[in-house]
Amino acid sequence: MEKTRKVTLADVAEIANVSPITVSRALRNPDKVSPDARSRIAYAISRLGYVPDPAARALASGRTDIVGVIIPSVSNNVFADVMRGIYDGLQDSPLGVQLGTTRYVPATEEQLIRVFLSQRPAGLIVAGHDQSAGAKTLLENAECPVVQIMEVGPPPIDLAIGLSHYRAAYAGAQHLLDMGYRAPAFLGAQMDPRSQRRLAGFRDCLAAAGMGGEDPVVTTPEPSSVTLGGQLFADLMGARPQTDAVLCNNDDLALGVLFEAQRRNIRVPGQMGICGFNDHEMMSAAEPPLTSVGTDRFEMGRASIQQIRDRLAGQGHPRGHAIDLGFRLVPRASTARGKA
Amino acid sequence: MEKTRKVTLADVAEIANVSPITVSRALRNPDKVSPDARSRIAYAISRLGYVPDPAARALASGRTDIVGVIIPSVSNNVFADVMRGIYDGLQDSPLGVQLGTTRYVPATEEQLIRVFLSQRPAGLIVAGHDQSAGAKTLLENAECPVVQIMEVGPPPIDLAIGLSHYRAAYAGAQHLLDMGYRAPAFLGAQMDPRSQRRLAGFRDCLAAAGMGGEDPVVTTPEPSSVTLGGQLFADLMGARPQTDAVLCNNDDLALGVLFEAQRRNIRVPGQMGICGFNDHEMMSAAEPPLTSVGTDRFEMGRASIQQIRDRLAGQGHPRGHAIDLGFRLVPRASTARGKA
DNA sequence: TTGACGCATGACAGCGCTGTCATGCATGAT
DNA sequence: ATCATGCATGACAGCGCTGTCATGCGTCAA
Repeated sequence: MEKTRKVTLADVAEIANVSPITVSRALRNPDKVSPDARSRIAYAISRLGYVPDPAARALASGRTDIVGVIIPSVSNNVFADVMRGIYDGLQDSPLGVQLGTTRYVPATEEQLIRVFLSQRPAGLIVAGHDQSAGAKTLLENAECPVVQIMEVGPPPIDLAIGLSHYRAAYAGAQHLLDMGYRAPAFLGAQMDPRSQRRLAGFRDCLAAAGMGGEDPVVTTPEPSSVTLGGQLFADLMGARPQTDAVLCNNDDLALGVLFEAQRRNIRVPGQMGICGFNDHEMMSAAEPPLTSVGTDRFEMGRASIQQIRDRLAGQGHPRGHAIDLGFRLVPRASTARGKA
Repeated sequence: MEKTRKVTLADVAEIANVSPITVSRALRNPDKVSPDARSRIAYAISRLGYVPDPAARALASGRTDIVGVIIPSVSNNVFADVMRGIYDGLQDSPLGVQLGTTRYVPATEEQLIRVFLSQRPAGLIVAGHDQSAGAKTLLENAECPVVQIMEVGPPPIDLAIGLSHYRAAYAGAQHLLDMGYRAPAFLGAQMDPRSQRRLAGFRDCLAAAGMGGEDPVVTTPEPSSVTLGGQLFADLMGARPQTDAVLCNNDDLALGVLFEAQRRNIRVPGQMGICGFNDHEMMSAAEPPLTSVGTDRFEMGRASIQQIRDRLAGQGHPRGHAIDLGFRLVPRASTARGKA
């Protein structure tokens, strides 16, 4: 009962009556091999159940078909949508994904980038543009496409796909003011750099409206959740009872606010306006439906892979190109004060 | 400006004044190298910024440090929790993850298993136990630990970690009956094999209670969502108005039911009991708080990695071992009829 | 007919690392 | 003093594949 030896290119070549190199070519550049040889090779491959060894290929060619994806955390459901987009974009491509999580620690991110780059990936996708100086240098010198997702703003290292979180939150805050709310507050969890910029957008909008005096903001570094939304809202109402609207850093916070408002018999939108962020599917299904600032997380993932595929095909955008996917304010009943 | 050549083991060896093989050993079995040599090597590595080439290592040793994870879809938020557990379990280990999605297509799953196995992974984690015959054969002959997660039931191929979805749903249905509901229904989306077994548990519970006549079930193959929960509930109430409770295949469906009930002024739990499945964090935060059959997705992921790590360390459970993580019924206001 | 050219194919070496076996040296028992 | 033992280290070959260059053959213009 000895171990079945691995099926190699050479085995296929022997059956197909060609040299190993021709089999290799048939796999990668079929048009450089005669149709006759190609069909014999195809037969041999299926008969033997041959699967190429990616390690050997990587070692010999100095490249892999792996795209490295570096995100802060898999718990954050924003990234779940992004990953969905990534896997969608991967359809019908030979590429695979290797995922790394930084846990919001810059040193971990830098180390992860170093490790991923040492594998000569086909591309690298990193979240945000707040990498450490060392990480930035590594990415600048990378020999593969690098896509910074989630956010656009400063000139990208290579490519960037995202939106301005500052502008999106500004628009959310402006919407609350436009609907007649006079004492809006900001609730934030998981205050990563993008959340910080959302907060800045909120603050600047209020300041522009001449409401810059106090700072009606309740935040926590804890990960966002529905439960936390309720708690933050309770804290807020304790500290600032006159609040008549909340801009939430995240949709699940907004949902938690809605439930807590129901518990306290606070009418939404009459006494309290609620606006979320991201426009997750559940927002339109809630009762009342919840206003949100919509972002296209799926497209961020899908497009980032597409950029990498385009680049590998010798096309695609040049270095320095940023794609702003924008945002869309989706007003719903939760901020329609008149209807209260 | 020529490309900086890759830093190799040999470069480190030269600086440290030892042979390449000793550096290799220092990296993998530090205790087999003298402390003196070890410290010289450590210095050389940090000075050169050396990172081992995993492809070369894989080719030479015939093993990789990659754990293959094969799940149906990344959109399903159940798997998001599992992935979180997996990454948690990976902490302080040299292992990495390669994720593949089957999109619920058995042939894709088999192909994915074949490809992953060809990379000689450190372990393989697959969702469920409904693999095709071909896939099963591949897994049985795999030379690495194989963990089937999500479900326990039939004897595992190697190891299994999960729960009985049949029993969990049976318990949920029984709870509805125990609380005095007399016309419970089942709502299901994304009817994968686990959902089918939950449905079977629901049906058998009703049959055991002498209510097996009709079949109050509304399902759809579409992915689960809050919106869909509302729609399925609307369909259900149209077709079977006497329904007084619903067992939902998934928590987001249950949330959708709650909102739809609110829209229709149906009192929960008085006129309608609602029970979800998985006990996602939001269930306790809802108003009223929603009953659910809790499962430990995080632990499934964490423990599956731990099993693989134990095996690699020469310990761990023997082949054929299954770990039933069970479930816990979490009764909340949404099924507390008396309080209505 | 001849030579230049393009196409399909092949030979060779080597990617960076590790498994296996061999070697040199200090130690302690005889 | 001699030899077996154990430890730290090293030499060698090769994992499976691909980059580079070379080869053989048929085709076409002159």
